Amino acid sequence: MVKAADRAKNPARSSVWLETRTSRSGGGPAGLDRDRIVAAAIRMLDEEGLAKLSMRKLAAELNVTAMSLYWYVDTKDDIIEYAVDTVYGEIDLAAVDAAGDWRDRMRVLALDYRRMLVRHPWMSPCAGYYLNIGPHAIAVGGKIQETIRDTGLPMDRQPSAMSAVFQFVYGYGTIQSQFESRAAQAGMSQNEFYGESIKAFRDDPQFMEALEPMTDLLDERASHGSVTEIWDRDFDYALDVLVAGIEVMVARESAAGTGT
Amino acid sequence: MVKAADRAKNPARSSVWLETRTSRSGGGPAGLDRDRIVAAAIRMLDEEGLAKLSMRKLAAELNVTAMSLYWYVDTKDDIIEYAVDTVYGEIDLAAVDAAGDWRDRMRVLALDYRRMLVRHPWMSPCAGYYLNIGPHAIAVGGKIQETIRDTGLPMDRQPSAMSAVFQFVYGYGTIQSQFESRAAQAGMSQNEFYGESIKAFRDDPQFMEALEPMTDLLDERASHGSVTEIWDRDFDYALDVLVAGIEVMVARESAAGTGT
DNA sequence: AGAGTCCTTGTACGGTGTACGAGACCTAGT
DNA sequence: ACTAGGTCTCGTACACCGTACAAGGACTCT
Repeated sequence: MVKAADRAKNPARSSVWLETRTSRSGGGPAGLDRDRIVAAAIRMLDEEGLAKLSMRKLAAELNVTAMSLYWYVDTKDDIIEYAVDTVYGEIDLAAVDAAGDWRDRMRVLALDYRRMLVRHPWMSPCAGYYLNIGPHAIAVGGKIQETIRDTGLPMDRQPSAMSAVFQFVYGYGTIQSQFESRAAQAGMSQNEFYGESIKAFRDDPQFMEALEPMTDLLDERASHGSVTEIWDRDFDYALDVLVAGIEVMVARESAAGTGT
Repeated sequence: MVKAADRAKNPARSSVWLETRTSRSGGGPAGLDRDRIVAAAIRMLDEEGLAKLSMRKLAAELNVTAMSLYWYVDTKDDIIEYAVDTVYGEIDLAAVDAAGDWRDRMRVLALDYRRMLVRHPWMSPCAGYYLNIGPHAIAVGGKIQETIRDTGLPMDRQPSAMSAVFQFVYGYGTIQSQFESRAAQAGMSQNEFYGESIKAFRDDPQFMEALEPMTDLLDERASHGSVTEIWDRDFDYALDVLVAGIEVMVARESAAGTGT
């Protein structure tokens, strides 16, 4: 029989989800449970960040020794992979179905996806690192696919359009959550942090050279409202661009299909 | 006077680039040098990945003790931040200028950016984690901005369009490099790895349910050519979508500008 | 009472980033 | 020539990390 530890040591093992899963539900004295472990991990990740999470601290949070966790999980990485998938589950897929046409549904999904990434700043690096093939991530993927299908694009173009939209959302969510958590870490409001960054740039001639064409814009933005509003407004407009682009491509494909 | 170590310990310190930099060029017996350290770090990161890089191993590579590195650098994180910026420097900005209109320039830049991310699989998580405000990253940002400016979009819309394009490139590069390095780690070709993943899905009823609408497509793709070609083709088409979207928005904005 | 299964723990190993202080070298000033 | 100070390297040490291993407690079944 292959032991759990051996499986985990296999360098070709790409994901927890590609293993035959054992439930190991917790009838033990500590009332432990993989769900409870993952939930605690998520809480700690949200509060302290990815770098600060350790098995010992996580165990302490659950009033247990570090090694107890290994009964439910093969490695620390597995906990994080479970956490990632659990957080994918926070995206409200029912709300997507409730929305109108594909444009609305895509918007609702994109907004909720981004909100999720920003709410959990550790998610972006993790989601970029692991194969996201847990049940919740797959469900989100399926919903994205469903949404794109209704655009009317030919099937072999749909994955490409999916990428255009949701890789953008991922990238955007990444830098936004990055920015926000840096600001929080520095103990500043987002507006303050933005202002300080601009000021630091302005003092450095090297930056000014490369960014010269941008400075007017940066100033204008700094004085123009809260940073949060700018994030929202830019995101919205980018989605407009994507919707418009898809519409054009649909028209083109159908024109090509009918022989011009 | 503020010592280097104290600066590094400051929790509000957001980036190496926001500090007054001391050059510390290496006239020492070991011929060390910050550039040499960073170059070695990049080589090791490319070969072994982010998780395997340690100060001791990096130092050994340079025939030096771990602590020697700290003369040139405050923390390990700083080395990585320098490495990230150095790799941004690999993007060929001159080639962008040589290309034709904004569509071509945007394409050239996007392709090279993606190539860079795929060539250095550790880049995506790192670029997502650090503020990318080193000189090379800023230069790339400036070039992106220059490119987008020529679309004719009003200035306050340009950052949004920049996001749409280059956050997409970042996201796309992230999953592609992720996929490729997983395949390599598993000792398979990309086609083999793709096939194995599909097979694993097919054996799991839970996956099949969520992905049911996609399976035909996945099969079609698996039989349709090399995975590498698919990556390229999808990326290209997504850029088409983005270009088309920007063109539409330009037309709309100018229509609105002239009062319809 | 004994055996077996499930869960938790203590201990220990080899690794990590890096603080601190002691040197080795070189260069400048007297 | 001799010293002083700056520049660079190293050895040691600390606290912490992920986790292998084996021993134990609790509970169930026979």
